[in-house]
Amino acid sequence: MSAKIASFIKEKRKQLKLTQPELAERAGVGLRFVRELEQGKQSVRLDKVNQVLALFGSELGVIQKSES
Amino acid sequence: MSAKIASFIKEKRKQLKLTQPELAERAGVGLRFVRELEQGKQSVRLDKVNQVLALFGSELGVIQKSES
DNA sequence: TACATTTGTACCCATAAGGGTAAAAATATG
DNA sequence: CATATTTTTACCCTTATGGGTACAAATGTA
Repeated sequence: MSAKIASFIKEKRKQLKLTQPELAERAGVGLRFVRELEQGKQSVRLDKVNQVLALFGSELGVIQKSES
Repeated sequence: MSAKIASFIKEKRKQLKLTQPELAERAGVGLRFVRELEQGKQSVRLDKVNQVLALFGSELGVIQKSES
């Protein structure tokens, strides 16, 4: 599950010593979005997630579970 | 950019010899969603993307660009 | 303990995502 | 070539994302 994205973002944000409002501003997204994202809301928009991840030099990609 | 997700899905779908309507039905999403997804629309919902990827035994995850 | 800071929840509202469907365009097949 | 199949585009509509904001809850610190 991509709920991992939530914790990843929260962790990265704290690594950079940013508050949610600061992250929201820098990423160019709303504060509410950041909060919902870190709380694991699944029905968020892909582009917004990428906007936030871009701040960390990361991006969203497809991960294989087992299938070859 | 996660535009790669688009081509990934299209490729995987063809590997399984599925049409877009078939994929949509199996994934439990709308046909239009599948189409927009394969066309690289960025503002799609994360949960829907995962619904489709689940069919391939895949999931969305965070990819590191360079940052360690 | 009291206080400050950060995070979570709840509200209104505009915009658009996504479902359905139908028709046009593109692609595959004989 | 003609024909069948698949994909794309465009229209309707309902729902809810995401922005702003304010307040409550949680967390950290002295």
